[in-house]
Amino acid sequence: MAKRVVPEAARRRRRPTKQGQVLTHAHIVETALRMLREHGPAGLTARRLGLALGADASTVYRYFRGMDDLILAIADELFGRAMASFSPSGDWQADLRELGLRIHNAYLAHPQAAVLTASRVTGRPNEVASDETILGILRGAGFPDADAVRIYHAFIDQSLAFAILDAATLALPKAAREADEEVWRDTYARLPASTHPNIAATAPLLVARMNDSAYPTALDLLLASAAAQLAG
Amino acid sequence: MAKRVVPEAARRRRRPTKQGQVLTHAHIVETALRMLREHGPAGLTARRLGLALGADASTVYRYFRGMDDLILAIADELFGRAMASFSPSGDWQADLRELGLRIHNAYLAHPQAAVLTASRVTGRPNEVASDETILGILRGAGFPDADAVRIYHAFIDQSLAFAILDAATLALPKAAREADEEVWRDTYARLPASTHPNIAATAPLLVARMNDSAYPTALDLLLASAAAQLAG
DNA sequence: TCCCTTATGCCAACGCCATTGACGTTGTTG
DNA sequence: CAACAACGTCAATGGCGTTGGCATAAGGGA
Repeated sequence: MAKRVVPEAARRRRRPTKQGQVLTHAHIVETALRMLREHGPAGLTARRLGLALGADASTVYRYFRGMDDLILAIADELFGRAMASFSPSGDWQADLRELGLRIHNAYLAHPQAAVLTASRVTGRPNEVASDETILGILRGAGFPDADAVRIYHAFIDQSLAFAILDAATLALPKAAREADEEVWRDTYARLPASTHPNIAATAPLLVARMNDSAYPTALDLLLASAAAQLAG
Repeated sequence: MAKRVVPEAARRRRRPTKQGQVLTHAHIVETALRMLREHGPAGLTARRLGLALGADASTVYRYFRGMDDLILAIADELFGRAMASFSPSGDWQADLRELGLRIHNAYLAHPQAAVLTASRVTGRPNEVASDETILGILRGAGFPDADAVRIYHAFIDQSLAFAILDAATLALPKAAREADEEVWRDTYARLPASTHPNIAATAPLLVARMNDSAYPTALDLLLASAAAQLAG
């Protein structure tokens, strides 16, 4: 099977699409993000992406090995946006907090992408750069290498997983959110207080879940705990 | 459109499949879980499920509205297993810890299901029962209702989200894990130490990510923080 | 300037998927 | 024993990702 996908750097020749568009990896990722925003995770398909690009669906395969490859590229793009123009201040807690919030925000801006990429490890440049930066911050803070790794895994990995999952659940399309909420209300409303004495407290829980991000709180908590490990 | 799906309670008549199987919701969910374990998330399709059941694919639609409905049923089944025969001891921190670990374990046993259900809210009986139980524990511990809700959202929701995500990432099929690891090693090995001075520390990070669950640590941390809120 | 190579876009097709409506059949109820 | 409704199956629909073959245009070499 001949390789159909050529790395970005080697590309020199470009032919415009029948509709005059000139394609690039970046343009395709951008378009895919727009489609995700407008039509949800299920709305991103090769055919529709081709249509949105003014190209044939199969053209996408000249740029990405397949839809999964594209999805990982999207994830890495968001990491890249989060890391863009970040420079450490020297205060490691503040720096890690800043990075966590940046990643959270990047995914909040594209929650549909969060749904697709949660629990994925891309190994792509921007994610690697993020790992590199965070490890550097931890080591710069005085953690021995082994501790830096342990703390990264125990706290930072979790924090980032939270951030992405939080975005996925918090910012679903409004229609779905309301549908979910309706399901919940119906379900809870039917339950007799005799068997479910705590049902009354769930209404504000629903509201909180729909509207408040718990991530910043958890981030601070995890960072404080990491700091305690350094002190101890 | 006539409703094709009848609630479990109303079912009375059963006809065996051409191959002699008698179907139930429980049996279908069980079979789906087995398929997930054996063939991964993408291996669970209506057709293959029908085949595994010794029935036509469309038969599944007599029991579930669609594949998504089935997936939510799977999620609720795992919640049910986690909550099975749980009874609070009266020590609220120990009880919440126990519940967190139970849910974590239930999803660890079916990581493929975790991949499918992460970031979903089912509103189904077992999940509702879990909410009910947890709220009861918090209120029983002396938290006013508003605090119970806030703590639930800030700590418990995150803990459970991470339990599921942790299962999803930690226990992927071995092949995929090794593939991922290989990708990572390749990626990192290529990076010059000049631009990535912390690369050396990533090898143990990979090992930790692949093998160690960070969830119990995070769970304790979140619970300790909740306890501090009660004291303060 | 012209040609040749090759990346690229397009077309058509494959096999898979979820889902549905119609139909026959079976178990249950009265 | 008759009528009904639930159930399983069949066949079909429209969509999906993906691929091989083909036409074509861009860029380099002469």
